[in-house]
Amino acid sequence: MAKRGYHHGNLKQALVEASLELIRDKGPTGFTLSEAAKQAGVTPAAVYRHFDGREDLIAEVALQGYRIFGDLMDYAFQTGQPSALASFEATGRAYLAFARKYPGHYVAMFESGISTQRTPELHDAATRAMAVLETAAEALAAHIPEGKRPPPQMFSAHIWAMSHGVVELFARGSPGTKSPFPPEDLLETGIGVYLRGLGLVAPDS
Amino acid sequence: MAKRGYHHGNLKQALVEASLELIRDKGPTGFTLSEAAKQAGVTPAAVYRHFDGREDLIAEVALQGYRIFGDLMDYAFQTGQPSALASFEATGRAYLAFARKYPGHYVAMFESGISTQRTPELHDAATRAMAVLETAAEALAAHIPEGKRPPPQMFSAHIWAMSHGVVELFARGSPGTKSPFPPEDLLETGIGVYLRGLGLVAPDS
DNA sequence: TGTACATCAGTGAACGCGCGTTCACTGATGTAC
DNA sequence: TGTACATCAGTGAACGCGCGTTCACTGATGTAC
Repeated sequence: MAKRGYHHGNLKQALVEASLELIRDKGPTGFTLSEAAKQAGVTPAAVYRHFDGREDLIAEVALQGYRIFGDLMDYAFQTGQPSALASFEATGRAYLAFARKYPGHYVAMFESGISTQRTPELHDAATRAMAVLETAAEALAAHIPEGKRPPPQMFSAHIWAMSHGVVELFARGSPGTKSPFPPEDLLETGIGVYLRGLGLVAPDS
Repeated sequence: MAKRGYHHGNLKQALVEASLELIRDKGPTGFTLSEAAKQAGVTPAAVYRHFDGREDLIAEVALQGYRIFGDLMDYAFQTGQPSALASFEATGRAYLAFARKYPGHYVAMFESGISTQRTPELHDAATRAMAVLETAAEALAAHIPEGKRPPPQMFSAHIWAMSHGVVELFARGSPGTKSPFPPEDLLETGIGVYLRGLGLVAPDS
C-alpha cells in the first residue's frame, strides 16, 4: 500500500492505524508515541512532522472515531425510518456495534481521557454523533401524550447511559467480570423494557 | 494522627490514603508509586515494606473500595426493606452515591484496569457487592407474573449498566461533556421508567 | 531499673529503562528554466 | 531531456526526566533477663 523508502508516502494515516492497534491492545495507558512510530517503521522524531505530540496523535484517532461513529449512527437512524421507534432502537444498538467493531477508536474516544473540547473539529464531530440520538429521541417523544412527556434529551441520555454501561461492564473484558448474558441481548432487552416504561411499546409484545 | 519520626506508625494506610488522593486527582494513569510515597512523607523504597509494588498498592485501594461499596449497598438495601421495590431503588441510587463520595476508590475499582480476579480477597469483595443488587432483583422478581418474568440477573445487570453509564458519562467530568440534567435525577427517572416497563410501578404514579 | 540484643520499618544511593521531545542533518521529490 | 535548486519528510543522536525496583544500611522499638 504505502510506498516504502526514505519517504513513507502516507505516514500520517499509518501512524493513526498503528496507534489504533496499540490502544486496542494495551489500553490508553500502554500506548506510547515511540512504539507507534516503531510499528509504522519510522523514527519517533518523524511523528512530529505530522502531529504536535503524543496527545495530538490520540486526538486524531478520537476524531476519526467520532466521525465513523456519527456515520454509523446516521446510517442506523435511516435504517429505522420512517418509524421513530425503529430508528431509536437502531441507534441504541449502533453504540454497541461501534464499540465492538472499532475498539481502538472507542477507547481513544471514551477511555483515553482526551476532552472533546480539545479542538473545534473534535467538538463538532462528537456533538454531531450525539445529535443523531437526540433527533431520534425527539421524534419518539412526539408519540407520547403531551402531558406525560419527558424531555427528549432525558431519555436519549438514559439510553446512552445504558449503552455505555453495557459496553463498559459486559462487552469489554474490564474487571474480569463474566457477562451473565450476551451484551447485545442485554442492551436489546434493556431498551425494550425502558420503552415499555415510556408507554411506547405494548406491555405484552 | 500518625506518629512521625523514623518509624511512621501507620504507613500502610497512609499510603492507601495518599494513593486515593492521587488517583482521584490525576486518574489511574497519573498515579505513581513514587509520588504516593512522597505524599506520605516517605522514600519510595519504604512502600515495599507493605506492598509488592505499584499494582499491589492500587489493588489494596480497590479492595477497600469494594468493601465500602458492599457495605453501602447493604445499608441501602436494608433502608428499603421490607419493600422489595424500595430496596431495589435504593441500591441503584447507592451506586451513584458511592461514586460521588469515594471518587478515588471508584476510579481504582472501575477505571484502573485491575482485575477483580487478582486475588481471592478482591474477588470476594467485588462479588459480595454485586450480590446485594442481585438479591434485591430477586426479591423484586417475585412481584412479576411468573410467565413474563425475566431472569433477575438480567435486570440487575440493566440497572447496574445504567448506573455505571450515568456515572461515567454525566457525573464525572470525563469528555468535557456537560450533563443536561443532574446525574441523580437522570438515574432516578431512568430507573423509574425502567421499573414501569417491568410493570412494577403504576403507569401514572 | 538497666542492659543486650533481635526485630523491623525506614533510608538513601544506585540501577536500567523507555519515555517524549529537540536539533542539526540528509536524502528524495518535484518544479523552473 | 537535462540541470539547478527549493521543498519537505525523514534520520539519528542526544537530552533530561521520572519511573519502579534493588540493595546494603541504620535508626527506633520492644522484649528477655
